[in-house]
Amino acid sequence: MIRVRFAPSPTGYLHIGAARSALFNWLFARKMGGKFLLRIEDTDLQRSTEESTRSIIEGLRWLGLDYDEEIVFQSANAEQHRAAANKLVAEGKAYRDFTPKEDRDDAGIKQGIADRARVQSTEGTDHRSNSYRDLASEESDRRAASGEPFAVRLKVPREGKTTFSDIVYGLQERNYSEIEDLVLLRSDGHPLYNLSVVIDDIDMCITHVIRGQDHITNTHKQILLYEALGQPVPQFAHLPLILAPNKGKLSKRKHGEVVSLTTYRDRGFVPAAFRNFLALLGWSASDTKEIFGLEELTKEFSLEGIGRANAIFNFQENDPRHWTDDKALWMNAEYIRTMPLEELLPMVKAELRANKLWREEYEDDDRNWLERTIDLIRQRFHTLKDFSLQGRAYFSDDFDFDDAAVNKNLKTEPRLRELLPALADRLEALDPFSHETAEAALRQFAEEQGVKTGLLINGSRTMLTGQAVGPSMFEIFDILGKDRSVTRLRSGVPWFDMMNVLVDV
RNA sequence: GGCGCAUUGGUGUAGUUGGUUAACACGCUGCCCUCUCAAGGCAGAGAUCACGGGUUCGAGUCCCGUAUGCGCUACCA
Repeated sequence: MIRVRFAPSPTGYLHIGAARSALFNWLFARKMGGKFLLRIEDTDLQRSTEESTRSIIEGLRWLGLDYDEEIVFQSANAEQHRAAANKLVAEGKAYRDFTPKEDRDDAGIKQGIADRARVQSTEGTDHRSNSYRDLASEESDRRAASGEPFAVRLKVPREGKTTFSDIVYGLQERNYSEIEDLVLLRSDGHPLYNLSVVIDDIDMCITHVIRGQDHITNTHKQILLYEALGQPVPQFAHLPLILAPNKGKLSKRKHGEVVSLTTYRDRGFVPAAFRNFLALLGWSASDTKEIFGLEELTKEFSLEGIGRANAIFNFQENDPRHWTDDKALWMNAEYIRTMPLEELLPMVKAELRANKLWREEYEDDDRNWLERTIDLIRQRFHTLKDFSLQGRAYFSDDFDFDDAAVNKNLKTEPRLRELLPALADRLEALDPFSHETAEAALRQFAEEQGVKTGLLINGSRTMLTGQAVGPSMFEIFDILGKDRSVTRLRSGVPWFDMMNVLVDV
Protein backbone atom coordinates (compact mmCIF):
# COMPACT_ATOMS: atom_id res chain seq x y z
CA MET A 1 0.00 0.00 0.00
CA ILE A 2 1.38 3.33 -1.05
CA ARG A 3 1.46 6.00 1.62
CA VAL A 4 2.65 9.55 1.02
CA ARG A 5 2.56 12.66 3.10
CA PHE A 6 2.54 16.41 2.82
CA ALA A 7 4.60 17.83 5.67
CA PRO A 8 4.58 21.62 5.83
CA SER A 9 5.96 23.61 8.72
CA PRO A 10 3.32 26.03 9.98
CA THR A 11 5.41 29.15 9.88
CA GLY A 12 3.22 31.23 7.59
CA TYR A 13 0.64 31.05 4.87
CA LEU A 14 0.62 28.11 2.45
CA HIS A 15 3.25 28.84 -0.20
CA ILE A 16 2.26 27.96 -3.76
CA GLY A 17 5.35 25.77 -4.05
CA ALA A 18 4.25 23.82 -1.01
CA ALA A 19 0.75 23.68 -2.43
CA ARG A 20 2.12 22.10 -5.56
CA SER A 21 4.03 19.52 -3.49
CA ALA A 22 0.79 18.72 -1.73
CA LEU A 23 -0.98 18.40 -5.07
CA PHE A 24 1.60 16.03 -6.52
CA ASN A 25 1.54 13.89 -3.39
CA TRP A 26 -2.23 13.81 -3.45
CA LEU A 27 -2.39 12.95 -7.15
CA PHE A 28 0.11 10.17 -6.73
CA ALA A 29 -1.77 8.70 -3.78
CA ARG A 30 -5.13 8.87 -5.51
CA LYS A 31 -3.80 7.47 -8.73
CA MET A 32 -2.14 4.55 -6.98
CA GLY A 33 -5.01 3.91 -4.61
CA GLY A 34 -2.79 4.84 -1.67
CA LYS A 35 -3.11 7.16 1.30
CA PHE A 36 -2.33 10.86 1.45
CA LEU A 37 -1.39 11.98 4.94
CA LEU A 38 -0.91 15.38 6.47
CA ARG A 39 1.78 16.05 9.01
CA ILE A 40 2.33 19.46 10.54
CA GLU A 41 6.02 19.94 11.26
CA ASP A 42 5.76 22.25 14.20
CA THR A 43 8.97 21.37 16.00
CA ASP A 44 10.19 24.93 15.75
CA LEU A 45 7.88 26.15 18.47
CA GLN A 46 9.00 29.75 18.24
CA ARG A 47 7.98 30.16 14.65
CA SER A 48 5.03 27.81 14.43
CA THR A 49 1.56 29.24 14.80
CA GLU A 50 -1.89 27.78 15.04
CA GLU A 51 -3.13 30.31 12.58
CA SER A 52 -0.69 29.04 10.02
CA THR A 53 -1.83 25.48 10.61
CA ARG A 54 -5.39 26.60 10.02
CA SER A 55 -4.48 28.36 6.81
CA ILE A 56 -2.67 25.29 5.52
CA ILE A 57 -5.67 23.09 6.19
CA GLU A 58 -7.97 25.64 4.60
CA GLY A 59 -5.71 25.91 1.59
CA LEU A 60 -5.74 22.17 1.06
CA ARG A 61 -9.48 22.10 1.37
CA TRP A 62 -9.79 24.93 -1.12
CA LEU A 63 -7.71 23.00 -3.62
CA GLY A 64 -9.85 19.95 -3.03
CA LEU A 65 -7.02 17.89 -1.56
CA ASP A 66 -8.55 15.80 1.18
CA TYR A 67 -6.23 13.92 3.50
CA ASP A 68 -6.62 10.48 4.98
CA GLU A 69 -6.33 9.59 8.66
CA GLU A 70 -5.68 12.03 11.49
CA ILE A 71 -3.33 14.97 11.13
CA VAL A 72 -0.01 14.22 12.79
CA PHE A 73 1.54 17.02 14.77
CA GLN A 74 5.22 16.46 14.87
CA SER A 75 5.70 18.23 18.18
CA ALA A 76 3.56 15.56 19.83
CA ASN A 77 6.18 12.96 18.92
CA ALA A 78 9.17 14.73 20.43
CA GLU A 79 9.54 12.13 23.18
CA GLN A 80 9.68 9.37 20.63
CA HIS A 81 12.30 11.26 18.64
CA ARG A 82 14.43 11.69 21.74
CA ALA A 83 14.11 8.04 22.58
CA ALA A 84 15.30 7.09 19.11
CA ALA A 85 18.33 9.34 19.43
CA ASN A 86 19.17 7.93 22.84
CA LYS A 87 18.85 4.42 21.50
CA LEU A 88 21.36 5.28 18.80
CA VAL A 89 23.73 6.61 21.45
CA ALA A 90 23.36 3.43 23.45
CA GLU A 91 24.12 1.40 20.35
CA GLY A 92 27.18 3.47 19.59
CA LYS A 93 25.69 4.81 16.35
CA ALA A 94 25.46 8.32 17.70
CA TYR A 95 27.44 10.18 20.35
CA ARG A 96 27.20 13.02 22.81
CA ASP A 97 28.96 16.18 21.80
CA PHE A 98 29.91 18.27 24.82
CA THR A 99 31.18 21.18 22.76
CA PRO A 100 29.49 24.33 24.09
CA LYS A 101 26.79 25.67 21.79
CA GLU A 102 27.81 28.59 19.65
CA ASP A 103 25.45 31.48 19.65
CA ARG A 104 24.76 32.61 16.15
CA ASP A 105 21.97 34.77 14.84
CA ASP A 106 20.09 33.85 11.73
CA ALA A 107 21.76 36.44 9.56
CA GLY A 108 25.27 35.41 10.52
CA ILE A 109 24.74 31.79 9.63
CA LYS A 110 25.09 31.93 5.87
CA GLN A 111 28.18 34.05 6.26
CA GLY A 112 29.49 31.61 8.87
CA ILE A 113 29.12 28.72 6.47
CA ALA A 114 31.16 30.47 3.81
CA ASP A 115 33.80 31.64 6.29
CA ARG A 116 34.22 28.25 7.81
CA ALA A 117 34.54 26.67 4.39
CA ARG A 118 37.23 29.15 3.42
CA VAL A 119 39.20 28.55 6.60
CA GLN A 120 38.91 24.87 6.04
CA SER A 121 40.28 25.06 2.53
CA THR A 122 43.11 27.48 3.31
CA GLU A 123 44.23 25.99 6.62
CA GLY A 124 43.32 22.42 5.92
CA THR A 125 41.39 22.01 9.15
CA ASP A 126 38.58 19.53 9.05
CA HIS A 127 35.48 20.91 10.69
CA ARG A 128 34.10 17.43 10.80
CA SER A 129 36.67 16.16 13.23
CA ASN A 130 35.05 16.01 16.61
CA SER A 131 37.00 14.78 19.63
CA TYR A 132 33.85 13.59 21.37
CA ARG A 133 33.07 11.16 18.61
CA ASP A 134 35.41 8.60 20.07
CA LEU A 135 34.96 9.44 23.73
CA ALA A 136 34.69 6.28 25.81
CA SER A 137 31.07 5.55 26.62
CA GLU A 138 31.75 5.39 30.38
CA GLU A 139 33.28 8.85 30.28
CA SER A 140 30.40 10.12 28.13
CA ASP A 141 27.82 8.64 30.49
CA ARG A 142 29.60 10.08 33.52
CA ARG A 143 29.71 13.59 32.11
CA ALA A 144 26.08 13.38 31.01
CA ALA A 145 25.07 12.14 34.46
CA SER A 146 26.88 15.03 36.09
CA GLY A 147 24.58 17.39 34.23
CA GLU A 148 26.98 18.66 31.60
CA PRO A 149 24.99 19.81 28.54
CA PHE A 150 25.51 17.99 25.24
CA ALA A 151 24.10 17.65 21.77
CA VAL A 152 23.62 14.25 20.16
CA ARG A 153 25.24 13.71 16.79
CA LEU A 154 24.97 10.85 14.36
CA LYS A 155 28.22 9.00 13.75
CA VAL A 156 28.57 9.25 9.99
CA PRO A 157 30.89 6.51 8.72
CA ARG A 158 34.32 7.71 7.57
CA GLU A 159 34.43 5.74 4.39
CA GLY A 160 31.84 5.10 1.75
CA LYS A 161 28.88 6.89 0.24
CA THR A 162 25.12 7.00 0.29
CA THR A 163 23.25 6.16 -2.84
CA PHE A 164 19.65 6.41 -3.81
CA SER A 165 17.73 6.42 -7.00
CA ASP A 166 15.50 9.45 -7.20
CA ILE A 167 12.38 8.90 -9.26
CA VAL A 168 12.77 12.33 -10.84
CA TYR A 169 16.51 13.06 -10.74
CA GLY A 170 17.89 9.57 -11.13
CA LEU A 171 20.88 8.12 -9.35
CA GLN A 172 22.19 10.29 -6.52
CA GLU A 173 25.44 9.67 -4.69
CA ARG A 174 27.22 11.48 -1.93
CA ASN A 175 30.46 10.63 -0.18
CA TYR A 176 30.26 10.29 3.56
CA SER A 177 33.25 12.61 3.73
CA GLU A 178 30.95 15.40 2.58
CA ILE A 179 28.45 14.82 5.32
CA GLU A 180 28.97 16.27 8.73
CA ASP A 181 28.05 14.32 11.85
CA LEU A 182 24.60 15.81 11.97
CA VAL A 183 23.02 16.93 15.19
CA LEU A 184 20.03 14.83 16.17
CA LEU A 185 19.24 16.40 19.52
CA ARG A 186 20.03 19.92 20.57
CA SER A 187 21.77 20.45 23.90
CA ASP A 188 18.39 21.42 25.34
CA GLY A 189 17.08 18.02 24.28
CA HIS A 190 15.05 19.36 21.37
CA PRO A 191 14.96 16.95 18.39
CA LEU A 192 16.02 18.40 15.06
CA TYR A 193 14.42 18.26 11.65
CA ASN A 194 16.24 15.38 10.00
CA LEU A 195 15.68 13.10 12.97
CA SER A 196 12.03 14.00 13.40
CA VAL A 197 11.24 13.57 9.73
CA VAL A 198 12.76 10.14 9.57
CA ILE A 199 11.18 8.87 12.76
CA ASP A 200 7.77 10.17 11.76
CA ASP A 201 8.01 8.85 8.24
CA ILE A 202 8.88 5.44 9.64
CA ASP A 203 6.08 5.71 12.15
CA MET A 204 3.57 6.70 9.48
CA CYS A 205 4.79 3.94 7.17
CA ILE A 206 5.56 6.38 4.37
CA THR A 207 6.54 4.58 1.20
CA HIS A 208 7.24 7.54 -1.10
CA VAL A 209 8.68 10.87 -0.11
CA ILE A 210 7.70 13.53 -2.63
CA ARG A 211 9.06 16.95 -1.77
CA GLY A 212 11.06 19.92 -3.05
CA GLN A 213 14.45 19.53 -4.62
CA ASP A 214 15.93 21.68 -1.87
CA HIS A 215 15.80 18.56 0.29
CA ILE A 216 17.95 16.46 -1.96
CA THR A 217 21.04 16.82 0.23
CA ASN A 218 19.02 16.18 3.36
CA THR A 219 17.96 12.92 1.81
CA HIS A 220 21.47 11.53 2.09
CA LYS A 221 21.53 12.35 5.78
CA GLN A 222 18.13 10.85 6.27
CA ILE A 223 19.13 7.64 4.54
CA LEU A 224 22.00 7.38 6.99
CA LEU A 225 19.45 7.58 9.76
CA TYR A 226 17.18 4.94 8.25
CA GLU A 227 20.19 2.67 8.05
CA ALA A 228 21.32 3.38 11.59
CA LEU A 229 17.80 2.61 12.77
CA GLY A 230 17.68 -0.54 10.73
CA GLN A 231 14.59 0.56 8.84
CA PRO A 232 13.72 0.21 5.17
CA VAL A 233 14.37 3.35 3.11
CA PRO A 234 11.38 4.79 1.24
CA GLN A 235 11.40 5.87 -2.39
CA PHE A 236 12.20 9.50 -3.09
CA ALA A 237 10.91 11.84 -5.75
CA HIS A 238 12.24 15.38 -5.62
CA LEU A 239 10.41 18.16 -7.35
CA PRO A 240 11.97 21.05 -9.25
CA LEU A 241 11.51 24.38 -7.53
CA ILE A 242 9.24 27.27 -8.44
CA LEU A 243 11.31 30.42 -8.85
CA ALA A 244 10.61 34.15 -9.09
CA PRO A 245 10.98 35.93 -12.47
CA ASN A 246 14.56 36.89 -11.56
CA LYS A 247 15.23 33.18 -11.04
CA GLY A 248 15.57 33.79 -7.34
CA LYS A 249 13.75 32.12 -4.55
CA LEU A 250 10.06 32.92 -4.36
CA SER A 251 9.49 34.37 -0.91
CA LYS A 252 6.86 36.32 0.91
CA ARG A 253 9.32 38.88 2.14
CA LYS A 254 10.46 39.73 -1.36
CA HIS A 255 7.42 38.99 -3.47
CA GLY A 256 4.47 39.51 -1.19
CA GLU A 257 1.07 38.00 -1.62
CA VAL A 258 1.55 36.36 -5.03
CA VAL A 259 3.22 33.42 -3.32
CA SER A 260 0.41 32.78 -0.90
CA LEU A 261 -2.28 30.35 -1.91
CA THR A 262 -4.96 32.24 -0.02
CA THR A 263 -4.37 35.21 -2.30
CA TYR A 264 -5.77 33.23 -5.19
CA ARG A 265 -8.85 32.32 -3.25
CA ASP A 266 -9.33 35.92 -2.14
CA ARG A 267 -8.83 37.33 -5.60
CA GLY A 268 -11.44 35.17 -7.22
CA PHE A 269 -9.72 32.11 -8.56
CA VAL A 270 -11.68 28.98 -9.23
CA PRO A 271 -9.88 26.27 -7.26
CA ALA A 272 -9.92 23.84 -10.16
CA ALA A 273 -8.28 26.42 -12.40
CA PHE A 274 -5.47 27.18 -10.04
CA ARG A 275 -4.97 23.52 -9.33
CA ASN A 276 -4.75 22.87 -13.04
CA PHE A 277 -2.23 25.64 -13.46
CA LEU A 278 -0.14 24.40 -10.55
CA ALA A 279 -0.08 20.89 -11.94
CA LEU A 280 1.44 22.19 -15.15
CA LEU A 281 4.34 23.80 -13.33
CA GLY A 282 6.98 21.13 -13.58
CA TRP A 283 4.77 18.35 -14.80
CA SER A 284 3.20 17.53 -18.13
CA ALA A 285 1.46 14.63 -19.73
CA SER A 286 3.24 13.58 -22.88
CA ASP A 287 0.56 14.84 -25.23
CA THR A 288 -0.51 18.44 -25.75
CA LYS A 289 -3.45 18.43 -23.39
CA GLU A 290 -3.44 21.21 -20.83
CA ILE A 291 -6.90 21.50 -19.39
CA PHE A 292 -7.39 18.77 -16.84
CA GLY A 293 -10.29 18.20 -14.50
CA LEU A 294 -9.44 16.49 -11.23
CA GLU A 295 -10.31 13.05 -12.46
CA GLU A 296 -8.36 13.42 -15.66
CA LEU A 297 -5.44 14.83 -13.74
CA THR A 298 -5.48 11.88 -11.38
CA LYS A 299 -5.68 9.49 -14.27
CA GLU A 300 -2.90 11.11 -16.30
CA PHE A 301 -0.55 11.94 -13.47
CA SER A 302 2.71 10.11 -13.04
CA LEU A 303 5.95 10.90 -11.28
CA GLU A 304 7.78 10.11 -14.49
CA GLY A 305 6.18 13.14 -16.11
CA ILE A 306 7.90 15.51 -13.71
CA GLY A 307 10.70 17.60 -15.18
CA ARG A 308 14.04 18.43 -13.62
CA ALA A 309 14.49 22.12 -14.39
CA ASN A 310 13.18 24.73 -11.97
CA ALA A 311 10.15 26.60 -13.25
CA ILE A 312 9.73 30.34 -13.21
CA PHE A 313 6.50 31.74 -11.90
CA ASN A 314 6.08 34.62 -14.26
CA PHE A 315 4.45 37.74 -12.89
CA GLN A 316 5.11 41.47 -12.89
CA GLU A 317 5.10 43.01 -9.49
CA ASN A 318 4.08 46.52 -10.41
CA ASP A 319 1.58 45.74 -13.12
CA PRO A 320 -1.95 45.03 -11.86
CA ARG A 321 -2.82 43.43 -15.18
CA HIS A 322 -0.10 40.84 -14.70
CA TRP A 323 -0.09 40.58 -10.93
CA THR A 324 0.32 36.83 -11.26
CA ASP A 325 1.30 34.44 -14.02
CA ASP A 326 -0.56 35.21 -17.26
CA LYS A 327 -1.26 31.59 -17.85
CA ALA A 328 -2.88 31.23 -14.45
CA LEU A 329 -5.09 34.20 -15.26
CA TRP A 330 -5.99 32.74 -18.62
CA MET A 331 -6.67 29.36 -17.07
CA ASN A 332 -9.05 30.94 -14.58
CA ALA A 333 -10.99 32.76 -17.29
CA GLU A 334 -11.11 29.58 -19.31
CA TYR A 335 -12.61 27.69 -16.38
CA ILE A 336 -15.07 30.44 -15.56
CA ARG A 337 -16.50 30.50 -19.06
CA THR A 338 -16.47 26.78 -19.79
CA MET A 339 -17.06 24.93 -16.53
CA PRO A 340 -20.49 23.44 -15.86
CA LEU A 341 -22.78 26.22 -14.69
CA GLU A 342 -23.95 24.27 -11.66
CA GLU A 343 -20.36 24.10 -10.42
CA LEU A 344 -19.79 27.79 -10.97
CA LEU A 345 -23.05 28.92 -9.39
CA PRO A 346 -22.11 28.27 -5.74
CA MET A 347 -18.91 30.28 -6.20
CA VAL A 348 -20.78 33.15 -7.75
CA LYS A 349 -23.32 32.97 -4.98
CA ALA A 350 -20.58 33.29 -2.37
CA GLU A 351 -19.10 36.23 -4.21
CA LEU A 352 -22.43 38.02 -4.54
CA ARG A 353 -23.37 37.28 -0.98
CA ALA A 354 -20.10 38.68 0.31
CA ASN A 355 -20.93 41.90 -1.47
CA LYS A 356 -24.56 42.01 -0.40
CA LEU A 357 -25.74 41.42 -3.93
CA TRP A 358 -27.40 38.10 -3.31
CA ARG A 359 -31.14 37.80 -3.07
CA GLU A 360 -32.93 34.72 -1.78
CA GLU A 361 -35.23 34.69 -4.83
CA TYR A 362 -32.22 33.58 -6.86
CA GLU A 363 -32.69 30.20 -5.22
CA ASP A 364 -36.24 29.72 -6.43
CA ASP A 365 -38.35 32.21 -8.41
CA ASP A 366 -35.43 33.88 -10.12
CA ARG A 367 -33.25 30.83 -10.40
CA ASN A 368 -33.71 30.70 -14.12
CA TRP A 369 -32.94 34.37 -14.55
CA LEU A 370 -29.80 33.99 -12.45
CA GLU A 371 -28.52 31.10 -14.52
CA ARG A 372 -29.11 32.94 -17.78
CA THR A 373 -27.41 36.03 -16.45
CA ILE A 374 -24.38 34.22 -15.11
CA ASP A 375 -24.02 32.28 -18.29
CA LEU A 376 -24.18 35.48 -20.29
CA ILE A 377 -21.71 37.58 -18.34
CA ARG A 378 -19.21 34.88 -17.45
CA GLN A 379 -18.03 34.78 -21.05
CA ARG A 380 -15.92 37.86 -20.53
CA PHE A 381 -14.89 37.48 -16.91
CA HIS A 382 -11.47 36.57 -15.61
CA THR A 383 -12.05 36.08 -11.91
CA LEU A 384 -14.99 35.49 -9.60
CA LYS A 385 -14.52 39.05 -8.37
CA ASP A 386 -15.75 40.28 -11.71
CA PHE A 387 -19.24 39.07 -10.88
CA SER A 388 -19.53 41.64 -8.12
CA LEU A 389 -17.41 44.34 -9.77
CA GLN A 390 -17.99 44.57 -13.51
CA GLY A 391 -21.15 42.55 -13.11
CA ARG A 392 -22.63 44.63 -10.34
CA ALA A 393 -25.24 46.36 -12.50
CA TYR A 394 -26.91 43.04 -13.21
CA PHE A 395 -27.61 42.49 -9.53
CA SER A 396 -28.15 45.96 -8.16
CA ASP A 397 -29.43 49.35 -9.22
CA ASP A 398 -26.68 50.91 -7.21
CA PHE A 399 -23.67 50.68 -9.46
CA ASP A 400 -20.88 52.99 -10.55
CA PHE A 401 -20.30 54.47 -13.96
CA ASP A 402 -16.89 53.92 -15.45
CA ASP A 403 -15.45 57.32 -16.33
CA ALA A 404 -13.84 56.13 -19.52
CA ALA A 405 -17.11 54.55 -20.62
CA VAL A 406 -19.08 57.72 -19.93
CA ASN A 407 -16.54 59.80 -21.80
CA LYS A 408 -16.45 57.51 -24.78
CA ASN A 409 -20.07 56.49 -25.14
CA LEU A 410 -22.10 59.37 -23.73
CA LYS A 411 -20.15 62.56 -23.47
CA THR A 412 -19.03 62.56 -27.10
CA GLU A 413 -22.60 62.95 -28.30
CA PRO A 414 -24.68 65.41 -26.19
CA ARG A 415 -27.81 64.57 -28.17
CA LEU A 416 -27.86 61.20 -26.40
CA ARG A 417 -29.18 63.01 -23.38
CA GLU A 418 -32.47 63.39 -25.21
CA LEU A 419 -32.20 60.38 -27.52
CA LEU A 420 -31.85 57.78 -24.81
CA PRO A 421 -34.97 58.78 -22.83
CA ALA A 422 -36.82 58.85 -26.12
CA LEU A 423 -35.56 55.38 -26.84
CA ALA A 424 -36.83 54.41 -23.43
CA ASP A 425 -40.33 55.51 -24.46
CA ARG A 426 -40.18 53.27 -27.50
CA LEU A 427 -38.99 50.31 -25.47
CA GLU A 428 -41.62 50.89 -22.84
CA ALA A 429 -44.33 50.53 -25.46
CA LEU A 430 -43.08 47.13 -26.55
CA ASP A 431 -45.13 44.05 -25.90
CA PRO A 432 -43.65 41.57 -25.71
CA PHE A 433 -40.31 42.97 -24.66
CA SER A 434 -37.58 40.67 -25.88
CA HIS A 435 -34.18 40.48 -27.46
CA GLU A 436 -35.76 40.63 -30.92
CA THR A 437 -38.35 43.31 -30.35
CA ALA A 438 -35.87 45.54 -28.53
CA GLU A 439 -33.42 45.20 -31.37
CA ALA A 440 -36.02 46.01 -34.00
CA ALA A 441 -37.25 49.02 -32.03
CA LEU A 442 -33.78 50.40 -31.50
CA ARG A 443 -32.76 50.01 -35.11
CA GLN A 444 -35.91 51.66 -36.32
CA PHE A 445 -35.50 54.50 -33.87
CA ALA A 446 -31.91 55.04 -34.98
CA GLU A 447 -33.00 55.22 -38.58
CA GLU A 448 -35.76 57.72 -37.82
CA GLN A 449 -33.38 59.92 -35.92
CA GLY A 450 -30.68 59.59 -38.55
CA VAL A 451 -28.06 58.33 -36.12
CA LYS A 452 -25.88 55.24 -36.18
CA THR A 453 -27.23 52.27 -34.31
CA GLY A 454 -23.84 51.91 -32.68
CA LEU A 455 -24.30 55.26 -31.03
CA LEU A 456 -27.51 54.17 -29.34
CA ILE A 457 -26.22 50.73 -28.59
CA ASN A 458 -23.03 51.86 -26.91
CA GLY A 459 -24.78 54.68 -25.11
CA SER A 460 -27.38 52.26 -23.83
CA ARG A 461 -24.74 49.82 -22.67
CA THR A 462 -23.13 52.47 -20.56
CA MET A 463 -26.47 53.70 -19.20
CA LEU A 464 -27.58 50.20 -18.28
CA THR A 465 -24.34 48.71 -16.99
CA GLY A 466 -22.03 51.63 -16.32
CA GLN A 467 -19.49 50.09 -18.64
CA ALA A 468 -18.12 50.37 -22.15
CA VAL A 469 -17.75 46.66 -22.63
CA GLY A 470 -19.99 43.72 -22.05
CA PRO A 471 -22.36 41.30 -23.73
CA SER A 472 -24.41 42.06 -26.78
CA MET A 473 -26.68 45.00 -25.99
CA PHE A 474 -29.90 43.24 -26.88
CA GLU A 475 -29.02 40.38 -24.56
CA ILE A 476 -28.64 42.97 -21.85
CA PHE A 477 -32.07 44.48 -22.53
CA ASP A 478 -33.51 41.03 -22.37
CA ILE A 479 -31.76 40.09 -19.14
CA LEU A 480 -32.44 43.36 -17.37
CA GLY A 481 -36.05 43.42 -18.51
CA LYS A 482 -38.22 46.27 -19.62
CA ASP A 483 -38.61 48.14 -16.37
CA ARG A 484 -34.99 48.35 -15.40
CA SER A 485 -33.89 49.04 -18.96
CA VAL A 486 -36.31 51.91 -19.32
CA THR A 487 -35.58 53.36 -15.91
CA ARG A 488 -31.88 53.33 -16.47
CA LEU A 489 -32.15 54.88 -19.91
CA ARG A 490 -34.09 57.74 -18.38
CA SER A 491 -31.80 58.08 -15.41
CA GLY A 492 -29.71 61.19 -15.33
CA VAL A 493 -27.09 59.66 -13.10
CA PRO A 494 -24.15 59.43 -15.46
CA TRP A 495 -24.83 62.91 -16.81
CA PHE A 496 -25.11 64.19 -13.33
CA ASP A 497 -21.81 62.57 -12.42
CA MET A 498 -20.25 64.21 -15.41
CA MET A 499 -21.50 67.60 -14.35
CA ASN A 500 -19.95 67.04 -10.98
CA VAL A 501 -16.71 66.28 -12.66
CA LEU A 502 -16.99 69.44 -14.69
CA VAL A 503 -17.77 71.52 -11.64
CA ASP A 504 -14.85 70.02 -9.80
CA VAL A 505 -12.55 70.93 -12.63
C1' G B 1 35.00 27.70 -0.76
C1' G B 2 32.88 22.46 -1.25
C1' C B 3 29.11 19.19 -3.04
C1' G B 4 24.81 18.47 -5.96
C1' C B 5 21.23 19.68 -9.73
C1' A B 6 19.67 22.25 -13.94
C1' U B 7 20.15 24.97 -18.86
C1' U B 8 14.82 24.13 -25.75
C1' G B 9 11.60 31.36 -28.38
C1' G B 10 9.43 36.38 -22.92
C1' U B 11 6.93 32.20 -19.65
C1' G B 12 5.22 26.92 -18.95
C1' U B 13 6.36 22.60 -21.56
C1' A B 14 6.80 18.35 -26.07
C1' G B 15 10.69 16.46 -28.50
C1' U B 16 10.25 8.48 -28.80
C1' U B 17 16.15 3.78 -28.90
C1' G B 18 20.64 10.50 -32.58
C1' G B 19 17.85 11.21 -39.05
C1' U B 20 14.47 16.15 -43.51
C1' U B 21 11.78 23.27 -42.64
C1' A B 22 12.42 22.05 -33.58
C1' A B 23 6.06 21.01 -31.73
C1' C B 24 2.03 22.73 -28.18
C1' A B 25 -0.05 26.31 -24.60
C1' C B 26 0.15 31.37 -22.39
C1' G B 27 1.68 36.17 -23.84
C1' C B 28 2.59 39.52 -28.20
C1' U B 29 1.25 41.63 -33.56
C1' G B 30 -2.20 41.87 -37.69
C1' C B 31 -6.71 40.42 -40.15
C1' C B 32 -11.79 38.29 -40.05
C1' C B 33 -16.28 38.30 -37.18
C1' U B 34 -18.98 42.54 -34.84
C1' C B 35 -23.12 47.17 -31.38
C1' U B 36 -18.30 47.39 -27.51
C1' C B 37 -15.01 44.03 -25.25
C1' A B 38 -13.98 39.20 -24.94
C1' A B 39 -14.47 34.41 -27.06
C1' G B 40 -13.78 32.07 -31.75
C1' G B 41 -11.38 31.66 -36.76
C1' C B 42 -7.09 32.83 -39.79
C1' A B 43 -2.20 34.66 -40.41
C1' G B 44 2.42 36.21 -38.18
C1' A B 45 6.80 37.81 -35.22
C1' G B 46 9.84 35.39 -31.77
C1' A B 47 14.83 29.63 -30.54
C1' U B 48 22.00 29.64 -34.38
C1' C B 49 18.00 24.03 -28.67
C1' A B 50 23.64 28.39 -22.71
C1' C B 51 28.76 28.32 -24.84
C1' G B 52 33.18 25.49 -26.69
C1' G B 53 35.14 21.01 -28.21
C1' G B 54 34.48 15.77 -29.45
C1' U B 55 32.01 10.93 -31.29
C1' U B 56 29.09 10.15 -35.91
C1' C B 57 27.46 10.13 -42.75
C1' G B 58 24.24 12.92 -39.36
C1' A B 59 23.24 15.60 -32.34
C1' G B 60 18.45 19.53 -29.00
C1' U B 61 19.12 14.21 -28.32
C1' C B 62 25.66 10.62 -26.66
C1' C B 63 30.81 12.20 -24.23
C1' C B 64 34.16 16.02 -22.14
C1' G B 65 35.04 20.97 -20.66
C1' U B 66 33.39 26.10 -19.63
C1' A B 67 29.77 29.60 -18.14
C1' U B 68 25.44 30.92 -15.76
C1' G B 69 21.51 29.92 -12.41
C1' C B 70 19.51 27.39 -8.35
C1' G B 71 19.82 24.25 -4.00
C1' C B 72 22.36 22.36 0.18
C1' U B 73 26.50 23.09 3.14
C1' A B 74 22.97 25.43 10.98
C1' C B 75 22.44 22.75 18.17
C1' C B 76 16.57 26.25 11.04
C1' A B 77 12.80 23.60 8.70
